[in-house]
Order: sequence, then structure tokens, then C-alpha cells
Amino acid sequence: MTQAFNARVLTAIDDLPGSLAQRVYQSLQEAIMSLTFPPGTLIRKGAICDELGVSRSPVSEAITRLASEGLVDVIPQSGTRVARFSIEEIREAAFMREALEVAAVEKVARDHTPDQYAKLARNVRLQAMLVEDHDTAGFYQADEEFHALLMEFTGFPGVAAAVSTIALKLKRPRMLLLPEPGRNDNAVREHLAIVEAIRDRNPDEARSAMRYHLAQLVSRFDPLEKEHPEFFRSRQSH
Amino acid sequence: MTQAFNARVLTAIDDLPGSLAQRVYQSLQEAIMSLTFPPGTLIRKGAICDELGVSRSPVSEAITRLASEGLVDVIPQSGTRVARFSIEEIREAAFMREALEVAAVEKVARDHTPDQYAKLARNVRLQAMLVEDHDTAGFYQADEEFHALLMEFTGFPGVAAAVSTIALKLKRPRMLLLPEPGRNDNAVREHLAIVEAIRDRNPDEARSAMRYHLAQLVSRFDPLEKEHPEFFRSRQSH
DNA sequence: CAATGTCAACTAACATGTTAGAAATGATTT
DNA sequence: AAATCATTTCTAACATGTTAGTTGACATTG
Repeated sequence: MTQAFNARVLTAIDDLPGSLAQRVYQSLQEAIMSLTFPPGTLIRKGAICDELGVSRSPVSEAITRLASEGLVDVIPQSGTRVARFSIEEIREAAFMREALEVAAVEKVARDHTPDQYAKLARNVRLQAMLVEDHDTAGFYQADEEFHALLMEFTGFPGVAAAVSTIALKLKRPRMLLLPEPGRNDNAVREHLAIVEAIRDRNPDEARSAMRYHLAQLVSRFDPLEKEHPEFFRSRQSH
Repeated sequence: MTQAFNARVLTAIDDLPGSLAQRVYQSLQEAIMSLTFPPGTLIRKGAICDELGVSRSPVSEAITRLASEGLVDVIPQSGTRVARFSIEEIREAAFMREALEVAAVEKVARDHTPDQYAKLARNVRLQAMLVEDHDTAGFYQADEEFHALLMEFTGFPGVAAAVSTIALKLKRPRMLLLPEPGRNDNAVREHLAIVEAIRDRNPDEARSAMRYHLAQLVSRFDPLEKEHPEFFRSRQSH
């Protein structure tokens, strides 16, 4: 046969919560984020419908949302494909993320409660443990939780939501980064510096600590275009 | 008759560009922003379809987008109504806008070209003229353009888009604000301070000038809840 | 009269049929 | 062989039919 008839690659939607459209969105998002659908993949509505056993309505709605988040490109009257990376878009996402996280950490440094500080400090101690145990996946999760906690503590749920949408764009290229020895140790130290500035209610210090921390990630993205040109938007028109 | 049979309040979609869904979105958005559909209004898909002469598909898509921007609340399996204000949401939007605009103006202060500076300076001179002529509407437009220019000059189109989406949420309550004598004069002065900091390539000064400027607007929102309680989300459940 | 249960009317969500336009394919011409 | 052009085959976008859940009016009961 020319091709394994139809690879079942999407996660089942039966166990997910919410509307059908919401569940289809999650399933597709995971496939895109995990690079199961690598950049450039053509998305076939019909195939998705067959595989998930739903009609085109929820699939269309899910795709519309993915398009609004920049994860797919819709070509009118033609087709939809998984968005390729572009250095400019990555820089843009990093810029917006920095803007929001820096403002958030400044506010948290000013307004936080003892309980909030305790949760942050506990999370960083957990991070240190996980790094010591070389539990990369665990550290990655704790790292995400650390940032999520900070956003939550602004008291603005929309800020947390916006940042995680923006972070989606950075997560995908991040999966291509090679692990860098000692990076996680440094990340924990940087997190600790942020938490200490919060503890001291020092917004300026918190801001520059966060800024430094986020800059570490961005600096690693630049060489990516040469390593994985197939994932990047080609510059010439055709 | 009990009620003028069906008020034609939506702007026609025939002249607008883009897909049907996009045009319906614009028409609805204008009705919401201009308070033609005041907060709390029930949105009847059938009525919209009849009035604009389109099917439910583009209307649904438009409403989905309005919902994602927080301009309407969709009650699952029940109905959709124009979102009421809440002080918390206004503060949140103001927070996010400040975060992004402050970061943007810092970047522009660092990286701007002579041409970009010239455009900003020219815009502020225009503002001064318009205020002198008591052309409130003209000033309002120039004001919006000033901020749009700044966002554009970051070189990140997504930043401009995100800020204008956020600004949507602030625009509606802003329409309820009473004109405050001398406010526009001050606004021009604040804009000038921003432009001068940019000219001097002084990011810190640009940031604090922008921060001060945006704070002026937010401070005027607080009394709004008492003046127009009907537009605000009631706290008690029913 | 208040509380409750029933029912009709309405809606969002989903399924499916239709249309028009883009892109790839292949035939035709140069 | 290269370029052009018609045709076929995709697709997104739109229209419309169907389903199931929520709401509110109203009758019924305590």
C-alpha cells in the first residue's frame, strides 16, 4: 500500500471536557504543539472529521480559533496548514510575553499576600529538588507552573490567559532546542532571584530579574533557523 | 403597534471588505461600541440574519469572535448578550494595555528612525492644532492614531493588533466619560513628553511618561459604576 | 397567595447540503 | 522541452436542517 491508510495520530476527544469544538481544538492543538503535525502540514477537515467522528462544524470552529492564535494559516477558498515558524513572530511573541510578565511581576512584588509568596517559594524549592534529581520533565512542568502562579497572583485572569496563549507560540520552537547542560540550574537561580525580589517587595528588582530570565530563553532561539530550515517560513515568494 | 416593527440599527455590510463573517463582525462591533446595543442587550441571531440578509453561519462566527474578545457573553444552549462592564475587567484591560504600550514605547525610544520620529512629532503638532480649534472628534482620532503609530513602530504587527483589541474594552466605558475641561490640553502635553523622550532616546523617561499618561485615563473610570449602574455587572447573583 | 411542577418557545450547538474559487493536473501549442 | 491554457479536484465559506438543553410563562397544588 502507498501509505498506512490513515494514521490515528490525534488524541481521542471522548474524555475531554467542554463542547465538541473545544475538544477538537484541544486535540488539534496538542498535535500541533507536539510537532506530530509539523509546520507546513496540510490540515484536511474531512480526515479530522472521520478520525474524531464529528461533523465539520466543530472542526471548523476549532480551526478558526487556531488561526486566530496563529498556530495555523488559513488560505481562503483553498486550504489550511500548520503555521511555519518565523524569527520575527518568535521575537514578537517574546516581546509581548516579556511586556506582560514584567508588568505582572512588578505588580505581584507590590501587592502579594504572605500565602502567595509561600506558594512561589515552595515552587522554587520543588524546582531545585527536581533539577537535583535530573527530572527534566518534572522541572519543565514546575517551571510552567511558576510562571502561571505569578500570572494568577496579579488577580487578572485575562492576563494569565493572554500570556499562556502567547506562550503557545514559543513552546513549539522551544521543543526544538537542544538541552543545554546547566541551563536548568541557572533557571532555578533566576527564579529564586525573582522570588526574593518579590519577598523584598522590590518591583524594580523583580522586573529586571524577570527580564534577565526571559532573555535567556530568547537568546537560544536565533540559531534555530539554520538548524531546522524546513520548519521556517521561506523568504522568497515562490 | 407595540413596537416599531424592527429597527434597522445595524450598519449595512454591503460596502465593507472581507468575508461575510468579517463584515457581520464589524457591523455588530460598531453597534456594541457605539452603545446602540447597550450592555445587557440580548442578541438575536435570527433578527441579525434577517436584517443583514445572511445565514446563521457568518453571524455565528462573528459572535464567536466577539465572545473571544469579551464584548459579548454567550450562555451555552441559551443565548448571547452584550457584555456588561465590570470594574475588574476595565482594570485588567488597562493593566494589559499599559504593560504593552510601555514596553512598546521603550523599544521605540531605543530603535526609532528619523522618519518615525518625524511622524510622531507631526501628529502631536496636529493634536495641538485640533485642541486649539476645539475639534474634539478630530483630536480623539489623532489621539488614537498617535498610539497606533507607536505600536506600529515597534515593528511587531501583532502588538498593534493586540493593543487595539484590548483598547476595544476600554473604548466602550470611555464613551460614558463626561468631557473634562482642559483634559485634552493636558493629553497633548503628555503626548509631547513621550515624543521628547523618544527624541532623546531615553527609554526610562519614555516609559514613565507613557505610564503617567495612561494613568490619567484609568483614574476617570472609577466613578462610572455609580453613575451608570445599569451598564455594570450586578454583584448579587439574582 | 406562595411554591412547585409542567410545558411551550427559544436558543446554541451540531450535522449536512451547496457554491464558488484556488491549485494542481494534464493536454495542447509553440 | 518550455510555456500556456483548459479541466478536474480539491477546499473554505456559506446556507439550511436537526437536536438537545435552558428559560420563562402559566397552570396546579398546598
